[in-house]
Amino acid sequence: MAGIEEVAKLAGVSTATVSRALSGRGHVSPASKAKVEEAAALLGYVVSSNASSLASGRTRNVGVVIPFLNRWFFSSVLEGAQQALLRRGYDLTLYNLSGDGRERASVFEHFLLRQRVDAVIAVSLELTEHEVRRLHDLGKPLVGVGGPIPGVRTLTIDDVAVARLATEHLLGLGHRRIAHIGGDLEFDLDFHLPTNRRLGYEAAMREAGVEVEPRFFASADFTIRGGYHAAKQLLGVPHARPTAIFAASDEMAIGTILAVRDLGLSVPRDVSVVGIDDHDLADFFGLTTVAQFPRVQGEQAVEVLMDELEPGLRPPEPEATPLPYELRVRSSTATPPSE
Amino acid sequence: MAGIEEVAKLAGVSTATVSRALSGRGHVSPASKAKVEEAAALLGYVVSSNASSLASGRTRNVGVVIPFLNRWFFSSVLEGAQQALLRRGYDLTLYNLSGDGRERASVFEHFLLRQRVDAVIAVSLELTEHEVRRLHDLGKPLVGVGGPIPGVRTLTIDDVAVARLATEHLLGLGHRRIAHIGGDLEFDLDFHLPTNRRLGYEAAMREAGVEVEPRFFASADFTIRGGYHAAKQLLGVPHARPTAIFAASDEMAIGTILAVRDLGLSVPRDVSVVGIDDHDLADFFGLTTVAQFPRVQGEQAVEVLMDELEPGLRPPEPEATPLPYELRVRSSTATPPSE
DNA sequence: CTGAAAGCGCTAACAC
DNA sequence: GTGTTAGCGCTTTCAG
Repeated sequence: MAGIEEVAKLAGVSTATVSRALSGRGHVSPASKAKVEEAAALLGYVVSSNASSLASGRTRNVGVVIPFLNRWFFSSVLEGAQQALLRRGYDLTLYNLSGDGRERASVFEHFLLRQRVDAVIAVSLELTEHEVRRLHDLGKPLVGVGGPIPGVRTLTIDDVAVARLATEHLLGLGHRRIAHIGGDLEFDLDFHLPTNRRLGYEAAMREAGVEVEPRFFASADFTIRGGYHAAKQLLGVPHARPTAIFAASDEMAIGTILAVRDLGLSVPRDVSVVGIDDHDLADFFGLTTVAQFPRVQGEQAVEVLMDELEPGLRPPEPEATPLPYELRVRSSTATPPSE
Repeated sequence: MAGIEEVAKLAGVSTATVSRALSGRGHVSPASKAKVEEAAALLGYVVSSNASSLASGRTRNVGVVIPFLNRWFFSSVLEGAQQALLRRGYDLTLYNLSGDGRERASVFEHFLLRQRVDAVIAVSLELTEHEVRRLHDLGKPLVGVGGPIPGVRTLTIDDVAVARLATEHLLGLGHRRIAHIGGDLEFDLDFHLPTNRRLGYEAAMREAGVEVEPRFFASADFTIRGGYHAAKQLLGVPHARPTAIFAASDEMAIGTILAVRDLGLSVPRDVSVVGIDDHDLADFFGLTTVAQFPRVQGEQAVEVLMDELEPGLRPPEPEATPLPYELRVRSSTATPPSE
């Protein structure tokens, strides 16, 4: 393993110049820079990140803490973050907090304390005040994605507004008996998305002067299967069944579509269905949905961190940046049946 | 940030003893050990991984290189690896090679060369001989999951045998017109799974004395949508349409089920469908499939690495360890229609 | 079983 | 613009 000294010798300069030339910090004459780069390439030299980190205090590594890997939203955020980091020469250390809660403490032991990372991205995870403070004391920037963390810069869509938009779309089509499939309460612990989406739904209903009926609400676990069963429940009533269902996620909406079919009904003739996400499968199922852009959220989280890590000129943005979303009308929604 | 020195002072021992007590390397009297641990806890001390790595040459970090994050197989492997590593106090640095191939070179620059990791897990990625050698020269253990890498310990199911099993299941039910949805050729570049599964299918057919008809083959991209379109193609012929379809993945099999329904046919009455994976959704769709266990594959990959990283007593296993798989019969397969 | 001390390979003042 | 040099915080011989 060639070291910096050998490169310096070969290039005919000092190790300090090599370091400067290769890291871009401080000024180096173009001539020296060229020599250094040539020498480094020749020897296949690359800095030892450990030595560099130890000496500089920077690791060029950010930690991503995330509760699921196998769900569309989460893997998309992760993908976006990974790519943005890679582009900037940063590594991504992954902490998947699925499984028991014991892991969580362990993770904080691990990497907060081992100083492996320069910054942390917390996805849909509500950190305790203690955890936040601990990071803060260490001077590690922290940014949240998808779940508001008190006192922390967070990227998240406005769940209330998104749900309202979806509901208003159905109301606009003339629907009045609109049911909602929300998230199980357990999903509300760490990120209040289920509650917020339900609030948006109820607000839109009330504003339109439509009563919110408890029998038009069901909860599920954000999966296709969960949505399927919830929808069957909602549609099972013989009379005055809902003419539309707004599901809090596309996967549940897809489950709903499958349930409608299995009930011998047709989407959108008998029942309109709308979701949230614009999941990979939404287009395939012709699902009308409110799109959000998790990849972009991951990328943007990285950008925010970079502003703090490598201070540029951009003005710091407000604490909770609202993210874009967009209604995508496909073939799962239509005017209600005329009865 | 408390350092090792402060801990040593508080515990009344030398830094060397603190190091030994906390790392478990070398012998320390129980008494000292207790004192050190108490002092460390009191000060909230945790070793700096950089300093430790620099001095010891070990990073307690492994790199995982993986082409997709948003596919069931891959996120499951990742999850398994992550958990197994966490348990052992290792970090996982993620390198997602989706996107352009440029990234790939960059990744090798990054972490091979920055010596960030002690070992590498390559998931469904065929490394070049050069890449393998480079890692080897650096003394970094490398283990593959899901795609055979020449000269490298690899965990993978026997794709030929798995496909044969799925096909034999259909043959055993009396099917003769069995179509196969395989992977696009582009997927074959990095891991030969599509080809191998097709070979297994053909072998089973021939052994049963059934001719393999080209019109009974279609390829897709391993997605539900891809499977759907491929299945429509296969089932579109007016006469002598296949009575069974074996898809090379569950997602394609699910697409097939949806296509069958849309064609006004019924699974399994008109068409039997079998897949490979035992995807989360397989049970929901009543899909008969050959289950594989990607989480376990991820965990096992870690185990293999640990044997090399922290040599224990276990005998090294053969280069290509066959992994378990298992036919799970559900409601998507039945005897063929009697015509 | 424990301590002293020499680095691990780089970066960042500081001088020039 | 470039060289000199003192660490970064730990691990690990080597003595004892």
